[in-house]
Amino acid sequence: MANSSLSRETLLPKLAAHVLEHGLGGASLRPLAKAAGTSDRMLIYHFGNKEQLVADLLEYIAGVYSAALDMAIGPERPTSRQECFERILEQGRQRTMQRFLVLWWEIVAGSARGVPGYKNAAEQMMTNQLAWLEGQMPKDDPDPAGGARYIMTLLEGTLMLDVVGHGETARQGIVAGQL
Amino acid sequence: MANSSLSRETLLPKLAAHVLEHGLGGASLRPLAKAAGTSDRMLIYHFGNKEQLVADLLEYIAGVYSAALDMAIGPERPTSRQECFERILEQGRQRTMQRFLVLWWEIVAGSARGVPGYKNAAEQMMTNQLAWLEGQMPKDDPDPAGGARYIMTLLEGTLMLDVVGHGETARQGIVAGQL
DNA sequence: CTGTCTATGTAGCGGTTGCTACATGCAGTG
DNA sequence: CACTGCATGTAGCAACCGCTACATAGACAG
Repeated sequence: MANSSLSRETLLPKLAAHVLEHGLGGASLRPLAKAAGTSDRMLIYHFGNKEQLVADLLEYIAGVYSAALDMAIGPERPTSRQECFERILEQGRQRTMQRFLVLWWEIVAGSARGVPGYKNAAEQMMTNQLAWLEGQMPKDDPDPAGGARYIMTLLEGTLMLDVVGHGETARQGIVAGQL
Repeated sequence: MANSSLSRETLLPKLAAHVLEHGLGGASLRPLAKAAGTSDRMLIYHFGNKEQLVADLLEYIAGVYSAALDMAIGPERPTSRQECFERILEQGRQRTMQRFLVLWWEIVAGSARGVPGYKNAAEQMMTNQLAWLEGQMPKDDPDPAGGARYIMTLLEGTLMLDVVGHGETARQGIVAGQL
């Protein structure tokens, strides 16, 4: 079991970094391999084929995303749903999260199109985010589970509108809906 | 100006049909041309290059989408925001709209990634949808503009969660948020 | 030492990509 | 008729795609 210096496990972080930078769908073996310091020949050797590589990569990225969320838990909890919503939204605008978001929309698109592996990864990431969000809800919230789901729905809608240049539309909507 | 049988205008509907079926990013000239009854040679001839073809296609599809929305205006207006939301959501689950939705997520992803032309098309489609939605608001709504934006944010969040297998999450969120 | 297995490099295959060079027919114009 | 310009077919190019065949070097077992 003592693997050499280049195994699936040592390859995945570098592959993930490349994919976060350049996208998942357009990634082809040769650039991917170059980014990981190996050859396309070895990627196929380690992962079997490209589809399996993408599946493993998605699973790995989902794990990284969860870990990032875990680390993002601040000590103080928000005191209202409104504050909770805004705090998370602001966090999503940070540069490190932006790269995740760009990839996220690609995963959503693949999920909708039925590309193998995408929907599972998306669902897992969403489930983790939901659990994390529940832990972020105000302590005195009467219905943390429902509130988290409500905030998540608004949050994802806002992020999507943001991407297509309608961030202001979402902001006005949140005001009108009084969260 | 009397064009022959195959011009940009006559080509675009067939190209759009193919793209709605098979996706936009993965579409390459030869299958596209075959679907439109011509050759890759002629697609380049008419559109200049592929990037321009995609841009024109996106613009055309945005127009078709708007027209579809216009036709979807029923005679009766909903009597509450809740009913408005649910009626539109139900409409989005119809088969014809599903193909639009799959393409929509691809456009959102391209928009996030910065692919040329995608963001403009997405913004235009969203603007049209917003205007349409305002016209769908209950007559006695105290703030139709704000309400439409609120519903749209919830709607897009719900559609996204739907795609990644978390439709139930959104549904529970809407209940908890009391719309 | 000899065989076996794993990891890796080199080279290339058949296919697809966007795009182009070239020839040609056909419509209109003088 | 000759000329011009648009529309189109045929053929192909260089680059890239995922993937594979083959050789080989090293580690380890007997």
